[in-house]
Amino acid sequence: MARLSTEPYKGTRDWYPNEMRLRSYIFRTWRKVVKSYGYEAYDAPLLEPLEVYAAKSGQELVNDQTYAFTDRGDRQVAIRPELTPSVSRMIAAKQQEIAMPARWYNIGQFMRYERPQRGREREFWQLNCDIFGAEGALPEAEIIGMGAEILKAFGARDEMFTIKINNRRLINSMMAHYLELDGVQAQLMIKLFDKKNKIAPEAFRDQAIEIFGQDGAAKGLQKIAQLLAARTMADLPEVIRDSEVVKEVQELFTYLERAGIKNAMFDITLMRGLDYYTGTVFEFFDTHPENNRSLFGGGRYDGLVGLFGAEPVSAVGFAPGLSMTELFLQVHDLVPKLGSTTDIYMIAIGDGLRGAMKVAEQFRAEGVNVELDFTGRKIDKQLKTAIKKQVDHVMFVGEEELKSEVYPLKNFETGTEQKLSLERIVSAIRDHRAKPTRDDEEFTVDV
RNA sequence: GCGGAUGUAGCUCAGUUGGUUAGAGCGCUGGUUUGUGGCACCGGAGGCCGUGGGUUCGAACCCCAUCAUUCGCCCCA
Repeated sequence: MARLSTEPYKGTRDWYPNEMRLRSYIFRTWRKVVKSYGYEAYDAPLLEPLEVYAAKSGQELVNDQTYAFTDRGDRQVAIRPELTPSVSRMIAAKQQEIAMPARWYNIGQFMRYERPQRGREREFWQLNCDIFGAEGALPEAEIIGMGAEILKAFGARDEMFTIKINNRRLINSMMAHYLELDGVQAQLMIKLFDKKNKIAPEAFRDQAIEIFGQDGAAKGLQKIAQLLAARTMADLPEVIRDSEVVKEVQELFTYLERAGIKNAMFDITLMRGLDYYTGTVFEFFDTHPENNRSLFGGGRYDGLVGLFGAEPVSAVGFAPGLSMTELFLQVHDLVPKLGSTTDIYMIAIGDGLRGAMKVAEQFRAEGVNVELDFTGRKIDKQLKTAIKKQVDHVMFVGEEELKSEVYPLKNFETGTEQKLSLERIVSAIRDHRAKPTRDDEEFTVDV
């Protein structure tokens, strides 16, 4: 029989304890920030009826990029490729009894059948954070502000990222009234704007001409040039500037300024491909030259909850991903040293094993995590094991210690060793734990 | 779905006018007289060179196919 491969399934990763430490650190940092704004955890099923996604995202996307199958009851289901439809369904189902505005978050796992590449995998994790039932620019400012707070909680500084902001209604108005495009042309132009930074200026111009058609091309290009030159709202052509939407955008920027956010800018070319956005759209970009890409984005989507036959409920949300966050932390050198969840690696010496087991129990009763090495190997081997596991403290228990009830506690970080009583060791461990780099949360369990 | 790059030890890689038992560093493991790691020294294990064909007296090396990884395009909920 052929040997089985040890490689994980395409587009997925194995999470060894070492990798889990970084993931846990990212999750708990997300959690800490959103909880501080009053967001509460929720969760949804891993599987949804396929049509939930089809209704929202279009048939092609669903066919090509979901893990879909027919269950034994002949139902078409899909592994969730995103959470927005699920949470919209949940809100719609109980909208009468949910306290609005509802601030909800989830950290979850998703799958999309895609070609893996840098920062994109088939199996991925992301934070979903939404506020339902709140109109106007305040919830938008809150969500964008939280995005910035999250990056700062990882140690990012303002110059490491920028926030681009645009508004869907402004885009529509621009396409229809300023550029004077019909529906089909507008769709094409939105796509073109969306990839403007990815293609050569000549290619952009040629494709724009194609959309305008021969007659309107010259005038159209001139108008686009004027749009692209706009750095603030004031630079926009009058037709657009006078619209009601502009006031909303300006209001949002005012709130952001008050919140101390300095790196937000208006960008008329920011599109966010999705159809369901109805107002503000935004996207966070990494400024690092080696990772010059979108980190995450979001916006207002007021129509989705209404798809489930309920009254429309306004919604603003965003979704940072794990992989992108990892890349961001790596290129900016923001990954902290992360140790084990184990507090003490206990080494039994001589005939001390039986006693060590008892002592370990005493520590555990105090909430200290103790791993007992019962192998009876030489001391240096046991020490090496402790180091390899990245446990910060090692403790020796032999007959002498059991008699005196004073144990040598070695701290690998400082290289020091002290003889301490059980109580003193417990308090030393508690002090040590207060450090933020310690991995103290497991997996995705959300409490 | 399309294009480029790369597959040699656990990891990072060396290894050409195709020639006998395939190498290094790190890691792993045993020891330097068993109550203290990181250093040093001495030993050891571990590879049918991604896989399958072909060319050749002879292939890690050349050719074809295939799979995988990776970067990009499309797409990105």
